[in-house]
Amino acid sequence: MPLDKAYDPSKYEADIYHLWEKSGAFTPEGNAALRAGKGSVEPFSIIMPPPNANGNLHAGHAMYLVEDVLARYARMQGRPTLWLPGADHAGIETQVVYERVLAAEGKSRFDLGREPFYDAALAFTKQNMGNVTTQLRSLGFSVDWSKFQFTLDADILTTVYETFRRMHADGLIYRGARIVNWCPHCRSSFSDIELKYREQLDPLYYIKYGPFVIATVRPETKFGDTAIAVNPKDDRYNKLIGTTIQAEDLLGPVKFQVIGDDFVAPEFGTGVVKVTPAHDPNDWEMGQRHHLEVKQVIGTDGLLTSLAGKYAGMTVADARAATAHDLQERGLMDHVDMNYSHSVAFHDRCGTLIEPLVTDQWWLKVDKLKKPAIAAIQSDEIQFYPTRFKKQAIDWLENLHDWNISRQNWFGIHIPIYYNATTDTSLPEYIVATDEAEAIKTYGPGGYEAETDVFDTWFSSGQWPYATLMATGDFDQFYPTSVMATARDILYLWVTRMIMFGIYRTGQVPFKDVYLWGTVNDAAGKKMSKSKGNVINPLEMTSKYGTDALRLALTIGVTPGTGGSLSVEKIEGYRNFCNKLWNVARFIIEKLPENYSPTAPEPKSLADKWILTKLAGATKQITKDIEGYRFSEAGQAVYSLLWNDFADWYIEASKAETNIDVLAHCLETILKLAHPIAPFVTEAIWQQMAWQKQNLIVSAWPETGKSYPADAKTFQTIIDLVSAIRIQSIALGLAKPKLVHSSKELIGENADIIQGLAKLGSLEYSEKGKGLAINYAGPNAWLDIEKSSIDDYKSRLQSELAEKTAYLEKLDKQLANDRLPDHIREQTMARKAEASLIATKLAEQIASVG
RNA sequence: GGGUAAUUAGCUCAGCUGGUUAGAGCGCUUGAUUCACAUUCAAGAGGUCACAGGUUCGAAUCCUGUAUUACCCACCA
Repeated sequence: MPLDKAYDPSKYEADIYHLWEKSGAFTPEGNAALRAGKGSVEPFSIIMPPPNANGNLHAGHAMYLVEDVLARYARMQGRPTLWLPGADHAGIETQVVYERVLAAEGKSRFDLGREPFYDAALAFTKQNMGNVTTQLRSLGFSVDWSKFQFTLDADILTTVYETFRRMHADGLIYRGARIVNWCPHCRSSFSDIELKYREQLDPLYYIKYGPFVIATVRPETKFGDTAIAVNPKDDRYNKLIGTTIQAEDLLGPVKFQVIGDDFVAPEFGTGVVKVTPAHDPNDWEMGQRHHLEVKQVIGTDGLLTSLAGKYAGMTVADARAATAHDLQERGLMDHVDMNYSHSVAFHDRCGTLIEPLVTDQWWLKVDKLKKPAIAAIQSDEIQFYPTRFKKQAIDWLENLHDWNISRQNWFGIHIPIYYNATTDTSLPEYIVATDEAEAIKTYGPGGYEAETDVFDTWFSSGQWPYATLMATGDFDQFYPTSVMATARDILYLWVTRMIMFGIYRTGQVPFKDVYLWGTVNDAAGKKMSKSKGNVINPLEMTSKYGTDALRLALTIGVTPGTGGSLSVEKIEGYRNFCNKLWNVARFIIEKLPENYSPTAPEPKSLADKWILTKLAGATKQITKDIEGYRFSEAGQAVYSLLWNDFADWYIEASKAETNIDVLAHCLETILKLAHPIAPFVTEAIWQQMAWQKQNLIVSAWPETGKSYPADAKTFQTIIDLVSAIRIQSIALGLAKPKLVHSSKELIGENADIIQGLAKLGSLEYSEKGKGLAINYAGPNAWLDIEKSSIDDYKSRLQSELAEKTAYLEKLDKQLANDRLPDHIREQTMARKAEASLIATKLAEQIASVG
């Protein structure tokens, strides 16, 4: 069946993916044939960063192609290869999304209650999960679907609970009241890295407190003030340290102790600070240092508590306006600065203003966990690509404080704790237990109360590499994994945590390499965002231009660690590349006899040797590039091998002199080299090669073949000759000119090829030249044209000669340097020889024109 | 405030350990259509490699400083 004139991805992709999956190629055993007789081969494994089960894949997820490239490459090398997929329940994110669904029905999570809400959100998530997996398939990802894991699967939970149990037994877990970042909407605490800061303008109120004037943006928290602080070095106030001041306030007279603390900056505001330990992280610290009372005036619902007197029940915003107004009215407001700009924390998932609050939380001591993690990174047991992230990871870990692992949202993994609900105080206050049966053993039926808090998402996902492999039974063979490839913005949130957990739980690092990519930007290099309207939907692109086109666009021109920029034009360009590959294949396949079976390619012509040399060089380079995570270079090498070398020169030359074995061999090798990046079009073509017995996906990665440097160089001279003829005939407007030459060997023997490539009318051998000399570094050749037309060309010849002369001077200057290393000298000499040959020809030609 | 990176053609970007007459794709200009591909072919224009110093026989590449941009972290009564 003849191939279509153009490659239509939509016609092939689904079938090919199905073919791969059905063949078992995605499983570690799928490429077993490649290992036959190879002895022990090192396994290769990657755990996919689990995408949100409720979401849609965006351009960032398309970067998983990096993992696919590595997996496909490893597979073709015969390594038992496991790329394990999964999906994340994405606790708070899903909760926010599902609450919106409920809101559309006019309900809130409180209408359902905790357990029913969890069940409904879980069902909702599982229902959506198929969407994400379909999308992962459409990107061509060669994951082992039989190993798919979901973060709430029972086996995963077992491992997460066991880790918690061990940490508790090791004394790493404790419960304590601390100031945390509280989201009043989610009614949960969050870690610092889950916040987003925004710069905003707020009034800065200068309020009177007895003898002091104090600057604050938050007058509504004043009912929680338990001290006044000044800097001990501030001579204006330091004599008051230790005294108690009396002040008029909104709810009547108040008394405050004056404390001295270095935190206070004398130059800011008035140099006096009101201390509210319950609602400000810095004040909390000061409160700890000075043993101050903690008075909570804002509740977990975001409303003021009864301590706020008549302001109780107001929202923070309302209370701020009311207190400011009343302070003004009572003459307690000194003045207001309306131009005060500061940054304010919001919850990154729901966008609600964060309230610092003191609540009871579960904490993980990190000191013992971070030390071996830092050591593993420091010693390069784990290597970062690019390397600069090594330092960032270490810095972050070094500054890491105890981690608040509890959250109060409803959709998450419950912390396996049961509290004593009996009156028997001899029983432990709480126990670690994963089910009620265990609690009953300690407290008796009904004598316990389950913890309602859930784990921070990253507490469980930090265990993903070993939790998944333990669940699938692949731990022994595939842990530690080969590489973790993910977005650089979760370096701190996820990567560092996986390292800590991995070493704690398994005694080994979870992965040997970390490869990080940046955010995918738009065509102008700007971040994609819905509000800017510059978002490129990867699935739209794959259905329009083919998956391979998108994958190539995200590979070539994208450097590790930085975000590439993606545009429709770029994708279009690589769609064209796929089509080029398709047509090259079409040309070759149509040339082959019906029952072609390949034999080892026997190079006959210079062109054969040239392309085999190019092929060998590219194979070597692409192999090295993939192994060094230089995917852009690998992609570029494939691109130019196919287009600039194979299609532009070899195939054109083959029209004059055909060696079908070399053609078939080159095509086969190029398909293999391109396959990890562009799997579909390469497999689609491969399937058209009747003699192939297995699928491309499990074919052997090419060995670097034989090179013929001398012959390749000779053919390069032919290429130079052809290029020079083209340039000169275009400049002179010649159609099918005649070439006169004095080289029986090089030009005479390759006359057909040269004639075809350079579109010559004819070639003629002659000892003596005539017409216009071809301007290249090779045997003499001339375009047979009238002397008068050369006259017009003279000025161009002169400028070219001037250019060559300048170049030669530059080379001479370099050669005059006696400290020049030998290999550079050699190189420079060769360049000089070439340039002076051309210069001589030019000079002679100019002289002959007169 | 601290850190990390970037600054190369009109645009988006390569350029790994210093030695190429500085590259690619897109865009632009000119020409080409029986003979795999117009999703094509041939050719062309276009760059003081941000700036200033320094190291070196030699710097887009290494060092220092400056400017601009982006991102990350911390803090902001």
